[in-house]
Amino acid sequence: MTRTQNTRGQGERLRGELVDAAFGVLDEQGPAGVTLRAVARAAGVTAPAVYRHFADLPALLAELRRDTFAQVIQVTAAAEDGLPSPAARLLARARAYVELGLARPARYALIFTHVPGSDALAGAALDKMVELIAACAADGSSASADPRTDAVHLLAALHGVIGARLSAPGFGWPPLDRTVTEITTRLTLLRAS
Amino acid sequence: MTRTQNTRGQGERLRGELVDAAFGVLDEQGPAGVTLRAVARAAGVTAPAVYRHFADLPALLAELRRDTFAQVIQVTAAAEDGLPSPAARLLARARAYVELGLARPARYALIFTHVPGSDALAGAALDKMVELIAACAADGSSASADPRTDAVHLLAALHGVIGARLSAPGFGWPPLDRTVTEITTRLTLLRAS
DNA sequence: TGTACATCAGTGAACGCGCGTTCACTGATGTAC
DNA sequence: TGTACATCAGTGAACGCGCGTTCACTGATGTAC
Repeated sequence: MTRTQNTRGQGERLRGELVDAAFGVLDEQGPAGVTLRAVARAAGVTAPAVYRHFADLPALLAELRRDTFAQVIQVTAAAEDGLPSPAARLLARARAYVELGLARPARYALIFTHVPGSDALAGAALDKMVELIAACAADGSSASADPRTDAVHLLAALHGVIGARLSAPGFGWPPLDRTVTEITTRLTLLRAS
Repeated sequence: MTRTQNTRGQGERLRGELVDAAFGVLDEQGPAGVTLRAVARAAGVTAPAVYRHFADLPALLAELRRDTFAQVIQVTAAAEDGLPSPAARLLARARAYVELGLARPARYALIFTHVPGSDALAGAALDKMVELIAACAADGSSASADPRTDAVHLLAALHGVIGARLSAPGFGWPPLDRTVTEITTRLTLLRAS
């Protein structure tokens, strides 16, 4: 826990360290473990030092939420990269979304603790899905007549898959890939092709 | 807050009052608000009095969880009562489940905080769904080839609908009835009939 | 019928804990003259 | 080139709070003789 104080002008560095430390605490202790003191402790700093960079604990949590949202956007976008058909991209995106939620449960749960400002990001994630389903409808791989509603239902369902699996890890779940493929295929009316 | 002490032999009455008070706190303050002291306060009793009836706070929470589970079982069973076809019963059950979750968010969330013992009850809820889907497959109203997997997917998806709606109440959700009907129909391969 | 006693259903005070937040401070580093 | 000073990045002690839990107790009620 020896930490040399940042030299003048480098004060902003602690901000990043606090965010990293907070993510560490979040992943290990869950959302309830993310207290101001715990974060300061994990960053190797005393509690009042946090106030230099964040107005209070909610402000820090809001930053974690925004960062996580950005990660989700980025990872799901990367997952569909290079895939030829919209149907393949849709399935890849759905899989990436669920896998991310299962891999980082606490972060995933955090972004669903509602806060103004993340709405815009959530909307962006939804829009991507809508576009893909519309593209599938256009090229005949989906029979969707209402891509937006189907996308909303799909995202809600995938959200449920993540939540259910996390809350009952011991249950004999079907293979994840089958679950995601089947739910996505059926809710967006993908054709067997 | 005047409360006359129960007379001898009536000590068990406080137990029920504590459970009622705890549900009240749960509904009003959310799961995090359910502290031993808050429950005692709501019941008009001092904190140590709780220990006469519950070993500790987790024991009280476990009771709330079991009670809530029983309510879910009972309400969803009642919803399908008197309906003729298995398809109608399936849809009614799905609707009742989602409506219950939305009406009592904190209780609903509580039963998904995993605890040994509620597994059996969860299994019972699932089995009912499996039976209904199998019945639909048998009478030709569903094309399901694997009722158990379809039931798991359906429950997970409905769970997601509840969670998503609760975490973003301001979003422009499609009408609830449409959502439930469409998700249920598609995931269990119900025919238009 | 009266009285001593046991039991029951709680109370009230106290404990140690971690929390968010405040305040005055310290010590290193850059800057002005 | 030297020195006084301002600033920056944090520290350390303290606060009041609600929490779970413990302990000795109190006062009403039933029971035994």
